[in-house]
Amino acid sequence: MRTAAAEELKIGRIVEVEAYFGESDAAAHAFAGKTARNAVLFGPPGHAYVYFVYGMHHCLNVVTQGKDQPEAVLIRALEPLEGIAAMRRFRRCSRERDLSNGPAKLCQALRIGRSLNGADLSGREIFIESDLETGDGDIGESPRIGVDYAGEAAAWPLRLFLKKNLYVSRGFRGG
DNA sequence: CCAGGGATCCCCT
DNA sequence: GGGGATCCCTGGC
Repeated sequence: MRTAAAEELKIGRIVEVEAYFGESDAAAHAFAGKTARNAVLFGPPGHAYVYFVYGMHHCLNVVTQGKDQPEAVLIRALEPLEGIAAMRRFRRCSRERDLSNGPAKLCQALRIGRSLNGADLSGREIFIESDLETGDGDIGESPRIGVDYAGEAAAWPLRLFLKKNLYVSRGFRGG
């Protein structure tokens, strides 16, 4: 994933994600139907759904399906690859591994905010491409984080991560 | 290392 | 009016 926000290129490898289904998934923002907040989820795939939580944090999703199928993938962690000095300016932390090992941390480090809500993910501001260097043999799975309220959906193994990667979010490397 | 709690505000009911 | 797809700091062991 690349972003050019603030005119500084930053690149990271996506190492942890969570899938969210639409109106059948009690953990999904689309569960209660379309609202002003989640409207982007109901739009075309390949666009960014950026939402604001806890009064101070942003999280980035990739819209994955077509109209009226409001499914998305939450980007939960990145391995910083390029533009690390810029990331450190946007997000202060002592250890490099804390730069982007969480969904709100990576938005801070890459300066992703509500201005990118609805943005085309193959655009100039933000760009996602496939990672040819990552084999698929080391992928772990677990329930999603922070969705204990979601009934049986809380147990669905929809969190995927690279087992051996140091940048998977802190405290959740198991599964 | 782990558990607990506070911060902070937009959106939906 | 209430809660959240989180983070950070503190205190205890």
